[in-house]
Amino acid sequence: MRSSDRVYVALRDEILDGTLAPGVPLGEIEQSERLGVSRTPLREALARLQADGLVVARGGKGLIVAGITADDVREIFELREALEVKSARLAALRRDPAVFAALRTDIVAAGERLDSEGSRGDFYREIARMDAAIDEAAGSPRLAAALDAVRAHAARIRRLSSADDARLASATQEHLMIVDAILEGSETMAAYATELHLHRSLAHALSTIDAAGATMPVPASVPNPSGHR
Amino acid sequence: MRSSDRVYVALRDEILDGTLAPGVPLGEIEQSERLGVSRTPLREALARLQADGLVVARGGKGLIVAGITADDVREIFELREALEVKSARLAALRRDPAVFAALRTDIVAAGERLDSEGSRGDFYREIARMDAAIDEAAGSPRLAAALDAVRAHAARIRRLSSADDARLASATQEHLMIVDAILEGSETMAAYATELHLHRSLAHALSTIDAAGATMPVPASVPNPSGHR
DNA sequence: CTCCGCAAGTTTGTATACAGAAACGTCGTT
DNA sequence: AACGACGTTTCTGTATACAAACTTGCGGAG
Repeated sequence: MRSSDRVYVALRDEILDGTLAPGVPLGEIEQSERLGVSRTPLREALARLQADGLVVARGGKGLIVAGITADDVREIFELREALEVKSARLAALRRDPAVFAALRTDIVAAGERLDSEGSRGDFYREIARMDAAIDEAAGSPRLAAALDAVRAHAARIRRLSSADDARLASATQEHLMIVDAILEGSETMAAYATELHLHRSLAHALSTIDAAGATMPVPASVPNPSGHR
Repeated sequence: MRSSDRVYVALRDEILDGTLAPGVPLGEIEQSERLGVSRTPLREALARLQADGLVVARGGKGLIVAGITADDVREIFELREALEVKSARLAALRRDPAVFAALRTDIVAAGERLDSEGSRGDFYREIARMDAAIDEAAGSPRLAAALDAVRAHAARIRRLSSADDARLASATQEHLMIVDAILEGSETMAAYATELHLHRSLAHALSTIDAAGATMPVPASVPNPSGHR
């Protein structure tokens, strides 16, 4: 395995789980020393992260971990909706019913375990499996790749908004609606169920983020990117 | 301007206009010498092209210009539809009527000039302006960036299918429908008009490509044993 | 006291050198 | 003559060295 891949995964994970907070400058020398590789593979990893939108260039002067503004949340959900709805539609057309029947059972089970301790990891894993199954059924690696990138941003946003048990229970029902629509082979219902779920997810995210006081701030140490004074 | 940017643009253009045909191997040394840069910026450019899907890795052995199979055409149009429809919807919601009124006039004019010689360049430029105006109105740089990448693939496909005057005249009408829907502010009509246009574009592309004998072949020397990318 | 300018230091961008791995050709053996 | 193994060669991946550009801090002038 190439070390640039390892570095990419390592940095991506750290950005997604918040270890590398928004606004943190990513100096090439500093990071390459920290991760134990030279600048060349590190630069490659940073380029990929920049393409993913997880890292942004501070005009002319270095790279920083991307912040998340309210506008970013809106954009990400708009883009995600376009892709998830399309994926769900295609999955409804091309799915293998057996796969989604099994998936449905697992999601119900994960939903029922939700009150017990430490079950959220299982729940999120089950949702991830469902996403993977939909992508697989949709039969478009390109679409899946685009969704993978945008879901990374969604995961960051979810990390900001605190999920309560009520929201998770509701999310379970919403996911079941999607699975059922795909199971039925109804393109239209799959689209509606997906839109519904994303609409509610966005509403929840916005409300809990606002409740927390503010969206993740733009890098505090970056007073003015445009040079106005 | 960074030389890696120049190299990226140069290679991208050559791939899009067919100078670099599908299946052509892109040796780092050979290309870096041809373009007059060292391997470092060239590698960066290749990495970006690979992320765009215009260049693919031949398992373990170098990079080649991506081919276009029938499945690729389907995938690209599915992805493009998802993004273009969303963009058109958002544009209908957020547009500046004055911009699209002016655009409508220009498209009509370009359409009427279509019979004259050498007017296709103007026509395609007008369409590109319209795409840019929609992206601008949609107000989502992320969506616009995703569309830019997928439109590059669409341009490659269009290069394969020969556009006749009848198709261009029809395309003009289809674009006018989209502009009118956005001008009206009707999200639903903008979505329908966009889907209609893409559906017809795909049908035309598939028919003319099939008529030409075959889709652009996958590099004949690439069995690609494992499905891994 | 403030503002402009210069210089030092740091950082990115590029080039090149080195090492490991894979493919191809050739030679030897059966 | 065919197959296998080994050596050569060329490639990618990584590291490091070099240069240019930008930032930053200090000093002097107004």
